[in-house]
This record gives sequence, structure tokens and C-alpha cells, in this order.
Amino acid sequence: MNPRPARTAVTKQKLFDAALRLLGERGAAEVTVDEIASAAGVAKGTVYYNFGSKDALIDALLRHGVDLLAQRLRPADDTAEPVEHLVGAALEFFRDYPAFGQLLVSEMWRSPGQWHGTLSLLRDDIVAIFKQVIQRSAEQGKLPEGVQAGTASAALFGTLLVVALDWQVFQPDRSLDQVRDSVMLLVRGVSPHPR
Amino acid sequence: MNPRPARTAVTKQKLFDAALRLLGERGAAEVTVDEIASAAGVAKGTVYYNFGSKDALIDALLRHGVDLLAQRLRPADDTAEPVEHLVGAALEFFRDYPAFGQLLVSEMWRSPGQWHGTLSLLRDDIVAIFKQVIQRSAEQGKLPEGVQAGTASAALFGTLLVVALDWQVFQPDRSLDQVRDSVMLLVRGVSPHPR
Amino acid sequence: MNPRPARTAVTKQKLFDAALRLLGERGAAEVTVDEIASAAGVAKGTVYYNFGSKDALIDALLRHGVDLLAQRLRPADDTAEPVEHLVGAALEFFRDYPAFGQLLVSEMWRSPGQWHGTLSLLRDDIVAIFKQVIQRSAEQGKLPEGVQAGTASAALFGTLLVVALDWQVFQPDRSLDQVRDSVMLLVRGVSPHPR
Amino acid sequence: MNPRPARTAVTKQKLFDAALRLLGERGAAEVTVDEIASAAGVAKGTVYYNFGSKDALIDALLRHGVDLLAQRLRPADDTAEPVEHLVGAALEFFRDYPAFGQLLVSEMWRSPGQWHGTLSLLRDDIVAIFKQVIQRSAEQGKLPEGVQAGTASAALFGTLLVVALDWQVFQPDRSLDQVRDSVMLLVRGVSPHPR
DNA sequence: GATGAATGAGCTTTCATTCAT
DNA sequence: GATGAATGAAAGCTCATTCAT
Repeated sequence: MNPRPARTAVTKQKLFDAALRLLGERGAAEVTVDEIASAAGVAKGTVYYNFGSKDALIDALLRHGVDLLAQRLRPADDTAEPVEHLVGAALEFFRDYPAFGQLLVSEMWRSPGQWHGTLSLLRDDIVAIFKQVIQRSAEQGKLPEGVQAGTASAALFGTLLVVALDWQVFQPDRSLDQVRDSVMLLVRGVSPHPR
Repeated sequence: MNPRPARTAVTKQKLFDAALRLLGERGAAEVTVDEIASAAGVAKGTVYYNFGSKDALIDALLRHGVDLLAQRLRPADDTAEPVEHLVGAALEFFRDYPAFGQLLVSEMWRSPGQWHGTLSLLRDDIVAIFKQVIQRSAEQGKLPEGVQAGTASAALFGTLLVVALDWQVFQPDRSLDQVRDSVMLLVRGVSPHPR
Repeated sequence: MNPRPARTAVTKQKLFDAALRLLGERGAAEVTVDEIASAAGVAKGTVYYNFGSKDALIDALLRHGVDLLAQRLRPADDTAEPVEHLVGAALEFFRDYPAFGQLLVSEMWRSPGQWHGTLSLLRDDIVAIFKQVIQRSAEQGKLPEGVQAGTASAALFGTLLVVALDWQVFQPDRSLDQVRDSVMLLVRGVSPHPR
Repeated sequence: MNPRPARTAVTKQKLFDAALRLLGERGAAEVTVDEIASAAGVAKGTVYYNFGSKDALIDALLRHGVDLLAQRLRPADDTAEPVEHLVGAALEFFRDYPAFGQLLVSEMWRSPGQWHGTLSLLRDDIVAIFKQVIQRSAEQGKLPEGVQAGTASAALFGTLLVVALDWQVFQPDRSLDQVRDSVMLLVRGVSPHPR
């Protein structure tokens, strides 16, 4: 956006990049501000000058990451297979930012956690996009009776998160297409509906 | 078994119980050994006498918890609906030990993590049980073509984990039956198979 | 002495042996009671049953060791070369109990030390023996004028301690005879007296 | 040299001074980092910021102290009585830093000790200076036949260490001159050479 | 006589945060 | 804007000591 990014913007980006990698790998509590600063190539004081505190840095990072994810997920009006698009886009995002998935999953359900508040809100943003897509499917009769769009959205998001992490950690040599196809098969039902 | 459990066994159990609750609620790094000890009603030194280190305590706890889960999951030979049993048993377990699910999910995919090695092994134990059940379904023709039992097992386990946590954290007033039914609907397919 | 050494005496000896080795190698503060007990093949409580405290064990050990040394140093009435006997006997002792020399040297001059009181007394016992021998030499005119027997005794004891340790640690392949001869040469004067 | 010593250099010096005194008085294991920091007038964290660990502080201290000693010992080219200079300079040093002698003597011969490696090297530096002086004496025929300069150097250094400590601890009211004269008498021979 | 599980004061070390430069 | 030396509260861990068995 900004054609001449202020020095600050550059510094913040360097800190984001470094923090994302380290926090994803080892968890928020296991990473020190010293490490983040030195991985970003700046002095420790700079973290505090730019973000105020370690928590605020992580908070900003989570918001930034979820924004990126939401951008990628939002389907165009004419997307042919919206569910498939969702699955593909989510997997793509977690492939590009594997650390972010690890960060999300380890903070999302920590009820009295530092970032539980922030994450609840962010999660709602994401789930809302899923819900919108799934509801459209339902209107077209593609959803089995009895399945609530809200529940299904939350579950699908969680499943994608977990599948993406499993892919990165335990089966890194599978291709995006393979994983997306597996998920689509699952989405279409592991166990058949009783007739 | 042992009618007169050694003093040390009682102490270890008290520490397990206290640690399981605290670590799940707040994450391994957020809980101090002091807190665990005092929640267990023993002195701090007792933790070190019995487990050697905080990490070793957590390691032992993860193994213990996964053993419990595996016991509950294993179906009897004559279980009528094995997949349904799996889903119900897993949800029951995470309802009974909500803390454990949080601990699992925040450590499972941390690739260079402290407990990644331990958890990889434990994950394999659980997934193997899922696979066995799903394979039996497949033999009965209940599995859609193209779905690999391995992939499906891992994904189903992850999904259950995520759904159980979502249930505990974001929708604690839903009943086990409601949640199990939702999952079963999902398992049978959110998006119908193309005919 | 006691033909049927009580169990206690055996246990105490095992503890002495283990403690002497460990304390010499690493210093009193670096060795734990656990280590001493387990090196002696007894339980930790046994140390306290027999000695009351770690300090008391070390105290007893120092007294015992100095007694042994004093026994070896004391010359017979008809010893031909008493100074040479002293040097030889001291070196022999420190060769047999190298750990004891290390223990002595690291505690002897620690002025507010735990065992400074005990060691001051013990040192006096040893220095008195040296003094007796040197004084006899002086009466035979073998001592240069101006040398005080007290100073000389203390210095000779210290020198022997240091030389014995240097021998054990930095030149362990020299023989006792070689070392004794070196010391005797030194004792007879590195720098000749001005005539 | 540096007219405006960096803040860190000043802090390190304060820590050296405080540590030297306390460690010598009570031994490395008996002194806490808290004590060192507060004696130096800085916070505990500052010790770790500047030295990394307690062991590293002691290591640095040993190197620093030995450097000081070596500087003092090295004779000018025209020193009239080099052996006497050596004796005087060493005693002076240990009078000025009584703590350092205690530290040296209690760590020097601890073979698997924490600082044995460091101290072996440092000892070699010092002994080399002694050797140089004694060899010069030997060339002038001042050394009795059969005495090896290496052995004599090591022994003389050890003796000076021990004498200086004995002086500080057991006879603190003797003057430097008195002690130096006693040592010189000893050096010239306690026991006369056989004619 | 001997044991070893349990204790808790006190240690070393870490690290988010501050602030003078 | 940025720095990094300094801080001190709080953490993990050690270990001499106790005591019920």
C-alpha cells in the first residue's frame, strides 16, 4: 500500500516474520523477546518501542495472521465449488504459514489464556466465512438434514486446522492436491448415511 | 492390583491428578511446579523426588493420559456400531479430562517440541485403534471408495479432538448426545457424494 | 582392635572410604550426602544415624585422617635421618590417601570455614611433630642460623602437602623416591647461603 | 587505556572486586550470586548479563587474578636478586589479595574440578616465570647439583602459596619483611648439604 | 541399626521490562 | 527510532535434614 514504507513498517514486518516462525515452532511461552529481536536483527528495545510488550506483539501477530487467512478464504461471488475452494484455500494458507497453524491451535482453546479473548473474536470471523459458504450449500439441498450450519462450520474449520498440521508434521511429502482430495472425500462422508 | 499401594504410588497419583488439571487449563509453560505441588498437597521437592524434573512429569502425564484414552477407545469384539462407539468414547474421555485435550492439542504438532517424540508415538497408538475400526467398516463396504483408512483415521481423531475442545470451551451447555449426533452427521458427510 | 567389629564400625568405615574419595575429588561443598551414601552402599538415613550431620561426618573424617598421618610421621627414637623420614612418611601418606591431601588443602586456610577450628587444632598436632624433629636438627647445628623452628615446621609441612599434590595431579608417573629426593635437595637449599 | 570505560567494563570490575573478596574468604561453593551482586552494588541479573553464569564469573576471575600475579612476578632485566624479588613479589600479591590465594589453593589440585583445566594453564604461566629466574640462577652456579629447575619452580611456587596463606590465617601480625626473610632462609636450606 | 520418601529453605538461572543514551 | 546494559520478580531445581517404618 504505502509506496515508501516508513522505517517503522519495515522493522515491524521483520519482527512479525521472526516472531511467527519462532512462536509457531516453540509456543508463545517458550520464546524469549531476546530471541525474537535477534532473529529479526534488531535490538531488544526495538520490540518494546514498536509493540509495547511481548503480549501485544503476539496479539498483533494473531490479528494480522487471521486477516490474511480471511482474505484468502473469502470466495468470489462466482466461485463454482465454494466448499472445495474453502478447503483448498485454508490448506494453502497453512502450507504457506505452517507456524501460524501451530500458534493458533495451541492458543485457541486455552480458556483462561492470554489471548483467548482475541482469538475468540478472530475465530468468529473465520467461522462466519465458513458458515456463509455452508449455508449456501444447504440452500441448494446439499447438506444432510439435521446438520446445523454453525456446528458444521466450526467443525470443518477445526478439521482443516488439524489436517493441515498433520500434513506438515507427519506427512510433509504429500502434495496439496492429495491432501485436499482426502479432505473432500471425508467431507463427503466417512460413514455412509443410513438409508 | 497391589492391595497396599506404596506411599510413592499414592503421591504420584496425587501429582498426576493435580498436574493434569492445571496443565490442561493453562498450558505446560504457564504452570509452575510450586502450583502443581501445592495443588497435590505435597511439597515441591516431592515432585522432583518422584519425577526428576517438570518435563519428566509432563512426559509421564502424557503417557498416562493416552493409556487411559486408548483403554476407553478399544471396542469390544461385538460392538454393534464401532465408529459410533469410537466417537462417543472419545468425546466422553475429553469431557472427563478436558484439560488433557488442551494439553495434547498444544503439544502434538510442535515439531521440535519437548514432547514431540513422546507424542508421535502416543498418537500412533490412538490412530491405530481408529484405523482398525475404520478398516473393519471398509470391509463391510461402508467406506466411500478412495478414502484411505490411514488418512481417515488421523483426520477423524483430529476432528474429534477439535470438536471436543470447541464443545468444552465455546458451547459447554450442549449435552454429550447432542455433540455425538452432530459428529456422526458430519462423519456421514457434510457434502453429499456426487452420484 | 575389636575382634568382632560391630555392624556400626563396618558401616562407618564404608562411609569414611566413600566420603574420603568423593570429598577429596570435588570438595566438601560439591558432594551430596546422597552421593556419599550411595557410594558407600548404604541408605541416606544411615549417614545421619551414624554421624548426625554431613558436617559431623567430615569433621570425623578430618580427625581420623590426621590421626593416621600423625601415626606415620612420628619417628622412632633411633631414626637415623629424622627429616628424611618425615618427608618420606608424609609423601607416602599422601600417595596412599591422595583425596585427603586435596581435602586438607582446600579447607585448611578458609578462615571462617566450617572446619577451620577443627583443622587449626589438627594442624598444630602435625606441625608439633615437625617442630620436634627440626628442633633436634637445630641442636645438632644442622639448621642455618636465624631459622625459627616454628616457621620452618609450618613451611615444611605446607611444602610437602603442595609437592605431594603436584606429584599426584601433574606428574603422577614419578616415583616416590624421585619425589623424595627432589624435596630433600630443596630442603637443603635452592639458593646457597652467602658465606 | 580507554579514557571512557564502557559502562559494562566498570560493572565487570565491580563484580571482580566483590567476587574476589568473597570467594577467597569462603570458597566458591559457599558464596551465593546474590551476595556477590549485592557486594558489588548491582542487581543479581547483572552478574548473568555480564558473565553468563556463576562458573564463568569464577573462571574469568581466576584468569584475571593470575594475570595480575604474573605481571608482578616478571622481573626487570636488571633485577639484582631475582629469586628474592620473586619471593617478595609473590608474598606482596597474596597480602594484597589474600582471598585469591585461598581460591587458588582450593581449586588447583582438584583433578576433575570445574576449573582444573583453566588453572593448569594458569599455573604453567606462573611456574614458567619461576623457572626462568631459577634457571638463570643455575647458570650462575647458584643451584645445588641435581636440582631440576622445573621441580624447584613448582615447589617454590607452592611453598610461597602455602606460606602466604599460613601468614594471613595463623600469623597475621608478622610483617612482609619478616615472612620474606623466613622464606629466604628456608630457600637457602633447612637442612645443610652433606659435605 | 537402617531405610528412603518426603520436606522446604535456599540456590542458580531466566527473562519481560525499563531507561539513559 | 533504536539501542542494550541493567533490573528483580519469579521460575526450576538441589540437597541437608527428618521421621515413620
